[in-house]
This record gives sequence, structure tokens and C-alpha cells, in this order.
Amino acid sequence: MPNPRSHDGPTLASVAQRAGCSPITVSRVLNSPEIVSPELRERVIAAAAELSYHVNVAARTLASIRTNTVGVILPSLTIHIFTDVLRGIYDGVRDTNLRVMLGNSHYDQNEEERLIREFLGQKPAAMIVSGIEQTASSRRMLEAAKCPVIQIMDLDDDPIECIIGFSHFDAGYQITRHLVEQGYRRIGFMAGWVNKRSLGRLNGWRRALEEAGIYDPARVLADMTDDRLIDPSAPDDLRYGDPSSALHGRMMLRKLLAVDGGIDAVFCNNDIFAVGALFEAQALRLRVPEDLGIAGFNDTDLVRASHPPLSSLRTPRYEIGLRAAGEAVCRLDQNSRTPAIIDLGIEVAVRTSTMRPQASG
Amino acid sequence: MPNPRSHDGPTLASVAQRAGCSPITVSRVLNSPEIVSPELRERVIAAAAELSYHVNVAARTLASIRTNTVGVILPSLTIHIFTDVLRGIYDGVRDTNLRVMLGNSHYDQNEEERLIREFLGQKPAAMIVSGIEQTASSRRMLEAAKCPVIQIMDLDDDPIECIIGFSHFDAGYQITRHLVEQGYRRIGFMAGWVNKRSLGRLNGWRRALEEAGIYDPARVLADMTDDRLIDPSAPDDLRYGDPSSALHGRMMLRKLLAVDGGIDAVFCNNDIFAVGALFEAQALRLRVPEDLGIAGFNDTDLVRASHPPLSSLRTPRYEIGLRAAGEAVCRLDQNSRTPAIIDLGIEVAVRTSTMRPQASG
DNA sequence: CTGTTAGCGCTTTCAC
DNA sequence: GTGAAAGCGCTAACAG
Repeated sequence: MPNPRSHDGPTLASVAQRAGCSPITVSRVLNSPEIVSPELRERVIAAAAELSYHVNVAARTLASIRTNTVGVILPSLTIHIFTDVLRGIYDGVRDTNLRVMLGNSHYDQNEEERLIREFLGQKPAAMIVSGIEQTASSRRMLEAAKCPVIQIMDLDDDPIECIIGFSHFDAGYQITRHLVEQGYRRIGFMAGWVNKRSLGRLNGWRRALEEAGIYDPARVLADMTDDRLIDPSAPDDLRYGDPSSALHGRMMLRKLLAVDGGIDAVFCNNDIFAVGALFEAQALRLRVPEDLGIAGFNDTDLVRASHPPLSSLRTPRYEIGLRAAGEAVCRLDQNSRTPAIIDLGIEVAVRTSTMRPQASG
Repeated sequence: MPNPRSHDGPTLASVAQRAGCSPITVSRVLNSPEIVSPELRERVIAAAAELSYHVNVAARTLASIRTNTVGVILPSLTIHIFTDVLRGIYDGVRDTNLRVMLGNSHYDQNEEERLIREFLGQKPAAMIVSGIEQTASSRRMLEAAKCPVIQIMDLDDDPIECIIGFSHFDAGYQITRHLVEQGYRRIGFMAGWVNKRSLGRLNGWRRALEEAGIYDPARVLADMTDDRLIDPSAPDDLRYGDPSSALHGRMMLRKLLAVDGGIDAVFCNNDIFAVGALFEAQALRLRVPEDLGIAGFNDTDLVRASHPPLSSLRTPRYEIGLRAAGEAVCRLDQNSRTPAIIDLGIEVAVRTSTMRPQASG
């Protein structure tokens, strides 16, 4: 007489019965096959296959101390930078027994805190969170968590445990240095709204200009937190979905030129803005790179294909995801929680859009 | 003496003890508050808050028949069309007790089958899968599944249960009709590689041209399955990550023009291709829309910002995700498995890139 | 409306 | 190398 609460599939016990052993042996074959005698092991594997047995994850989780779920919390599921990271994470756990539990914080620290609390409640195998801007309470929870915690996309002296990313300051500095070396002198910066990481880039931009003695604070367009609504006629999901829009880039270039018509180059906080700026330059009949140098950020596919191709700063997005998953796996294996700061580096990708004909600056 | 196997947090029992009632009452407050007397309920809620109690999902899952996890399997986590869908799904379950378990099939039906098997093994509350091209075995499993199954992104006479999408044939037909009405006569089609849905668009394109008596099979560039490698110098993750690249779009326009230099308009299988085609047209000094009309597909932010703005076909990606989640919730609530074919419709977004000056065709 | 009883399927601990 | 017993935290069923 079957129990109505029972799920229908085969259980450990039924496999055991068929293999002629006890349930615990089946469990061992599943979890540490090497400690079971080869002969018995084969029998169990055969029995499991015949029944097409599949573990009940909930039961396993309940009975064991730890789950095999890694919690991943990202600020956006649409912005290409994070979709690349996510792909890396998924690829990184592909051949392990780990699962991904994904949360979208919508760039909201309180939402992030809520998700962290919820995920931690499920005793994840590891946690991967984005950036270092967690609320105090989030940080406390993460520090108290009894699992590896990986922060990504940034670098910090004082990570919760392990942080994997690159220096946004260096990134901003290097791409701006490149512009300076090309002879551009009135170099603007455009960002939609500025989080900790964008601010790092902005500071790098500023430093490079200060060193060259050509810094002018008027040439920055950032912190437009209230200005994220970009196209009133757009459908809601597009209007609010992604604060990094090409239209926004066009608008910002226009504003920048209104402030200083003599701006000769612009560093855009992401490639989409840069492409927007390029389109605006075309509309204004500004020649790129002669009249205006344009540099993007992230080095996505788009900027390699534009006309002219845009210089950008290559960021190791996919690698960060992959490595984050790898670190989680490795920390789990070794049961270590060694602090680590992993800099995956960056690279300036120089293309036509910033190759200024060598007239005098 | 604490049990070493026990997880540290408070349990139902501890909340019950504090509230001075039995565990099952606490469980009821959590699951169907309305059947508990207000007074007791308040006490329980207070006790739970004081202990900062959080349910153990594994235990709940094990003890109940069904989980609150909806399995979502998407062919890509980077292509914008699916990231929009995913965002819709996440938003759709936001205020429910449902969780998302996400799988990436990498456009591989066998991988999809593997994921379906794995997810189904966990008795999900519902399944959301993309398209109607599942393997026979996948289809069988899904039909046998005792949970709502939602297919998305397409329409089909014979869905497993519920399908939410739009007609790709109509989409291709309508945008091509628009081009014909604008007076374009030699209209090409470009697609990187063709799945069932792209093929629908292609057939719509073909039909519209046949009706106008201007169909020429030479003007299609598709099924380039072996040609997805677009930029040998690109880093691996970018090279293989996303088959929809702007560079690919540039290359395809060039090929199309090589086949027929007189092509006067092109329908691109996605907006990224369309932007690539636009850049290539600029490089070739073709005027858009005078010399070449360009239409994209999906109506993403990018094509509204280009110069000139590109016509495209608006697809309800976000809405599909939202609705899929909604249907799952509703089917769960009503315990119904009524077949449904839900067409969320499309719309031609007409912009400058296809507004042909009214000379004679 | 509330409580009692009995598991859900697995793994841990400790014997053998 | 293998097994027996116990229990993870919760909820279904039924009783009161």
C-alpha cells in the first residue's frame, strides 16, 4: 500500500533491495564509491541504472550538513557584463556536483541583503556576490556564514574572504593614459550613474588627466541617478530595465559638448554608451577619431564591429565567473577559507576610434 | 546537548516552544495563516521574528509533495532575448514563494534533455522551457511530469500543455511587408544559423516576397552553422559565447552584396546583426535608407539609438517571461493543466532606416 | 481552530 | 568493508 505522501520514483531503499544490500551502501556508492568493494559497487550501480534512480536532493540536503548549492547574487541579469560573469560561473560548475541558485538584486542593496539572508538560510555550499558595497548587515551575515564567500568584479584590501576582479582605478587610468598619449587634451568622462566601481574608473580617469595637467572637472558627466529614464516612449521593461542604454550615451555626449564644445575625446563608462556616443558623433558630423576620440569599457563584441571600431578596455568578465566558481570548488575541496585577492587584470584594446592623426595636440 | 548534525538556526519546534503552541501551528501560520486564530498567529509571528527564524527549505520539500522551485531551461544566458525573458520570469515570481532553478542548455538539445531529467528529478513546482524543439525523450518526460509545463518563445498547435510566444512567421512576414510597402524590391535576409524560430521568420520573409512577386532565393544568408566563428583574434569566451555578433552582421551584409550587388534592403535576424549591417553600410558609403533599407529584429534599445535609427520588430520578450511565471503560478493555484496557446503579439517599429524616399521602386 | 502521530529519503554515528 | 539505528526539520492525515 503506497504512502500517498511519498514521491513516486525509486528510493535508495529500493535500489538497495534490488542490489541486495543495505541503503547505506547505496549511499556510499553515490558519495564515496572508493570505499565500497568493486563487486558490490557494480551491483549497486547496475541496480540504480535499471531503476533509473535519481537522488532526492531535498532528503540529501536535510540529512547532511551542507548542500551542493552555490548562491549567486548579481545586480542585473541583463547587463552584458553580468551575463558574461554568469556564463562563466555556470561553465565553472558544469562538471561538478554543484548547482547554482541565482538572485537578482536589481542594484538594490536592501534587496541584496534580503537575498543573502534567504540564501544563507539554505546553508549554501558557497556564496558568490558582486562588489564590495554590501550593507553592514549583509557583510556581517556573510562573515558569519560557514561557507566560502567569493566577492567578484572588484578588488579590495579587506575582502570578506576571497575577492576576484580587477582594479577599476587602473582601468580608468590606463585607457585615459592611452587617450593622452594619442594627443587628446580635452578628455571627457561619461557615466550614467556611478556605483563604487564606476567611481574607481572615474578616479583613474581623473588621475591620468591630473598627471598630464589637463584635468577639468567640468568634463565629467556622472551620478545622474535621477536621470535614468531615457526614452519616455519606450515600453516599461526597456525603459527601466537597463540603465546602460545607447540612447543615454547619445544624450550624454550631447550634454558634454554643450558644457564644453571643445572636448576632443571621451571615455565612456561602458561600450553601449560608447556606441551611442559614436552614433551621436555621426549625427553631429564629427569625425572619429579626428574630431573626437571615443573609448568604451568592457571590450564587448559590438565595439569591434563598429565603424570605426572603438577602442575599449578589455575586462575579464567571463574569467571572473569561471574563476569564482573554481575558487568555490577548490575551497570546498580543501575546506580552506584562506583570504585571497585575485587580480585578473585588464588590457587596453586600441582601435581606430582613438588613433589620432599625429598633428600637434 | 546539541546534536552535531543539526544546523544551528532556530527550528519550527523552537518557535513553537517560544510561542507556547505546537510545531504544526507554526507551520500553519507560515503556510496558511488564515486558518489560525489571529491571536495565536500574532504570537507565532512575534516568536519567529524574535528568533529570526527561517524555514528550512529542504525539510519542507522533503515533507511536502511538491517543491516551490520552478525549473527554467534557456538556450543561452547571454543573448539579450533570453536575458529579457529571464528578467521577466524573475519579476514574475518575485512576490510569490516560488524560486527559480536555472539551466543553460547552450542551444544543445541533449544538454537540454540532461537538464530536464535532472530538474524533473527534483519534482519542480513547474517547468519553463524554451521552444518546441525538444528531443522525443525530453518531450516524453515533460508530458509525464506532474507539474505545469510552459513552453515559451514560439507558438505551436500541439504544445505539451501551455505555450507562450508569438508567431515567428508573422513576424518575418510583417517586417518584410513593411519593406515591400516602402518600395524596396531586392530584399535580402540574413541569419547566422537557423533554428526552428529563425526558420519561421525566414519563411515569413519568403512569403511576403512571393506575394509581391519579388522572391529570389539567392538573397538569403542563413544556416551558416559552420560559420559561427567570427573573429579569430577574439578571446575564446567572446568567440564562442554569442553567435549573434555585430561583426557577423557586417560580414553577412558583405557576402549578400557579393551575391547580388543590387540588393536594396535587408531584414536581419536580430538587432545586433542589423547594427553590424549598418556599420558595414557606413563603411561602404551606402546611404541608409536611400541605398539600403535595414530592418532588425527584437527592437532592442540599440536600434532606437543608432544613426539612423533602425526599424525593427518588437517582440514581447520580457512579457513572455512575466506571463510564463504568471501561468505557472496560476496553474499551481488552480491545480489546472488546461492546454493553452498564448500569442503575445508583435509590432513593427518603423524608423528612419526603412523610410525610403518615395521614388519609384 | 489546534494537537498528535508518523513519516518524507537520506546520511551520520557507531558497531561489527 | 558493511550494517543498524537514529534523526535532519518539516508537513499530511486524522482526531479532538
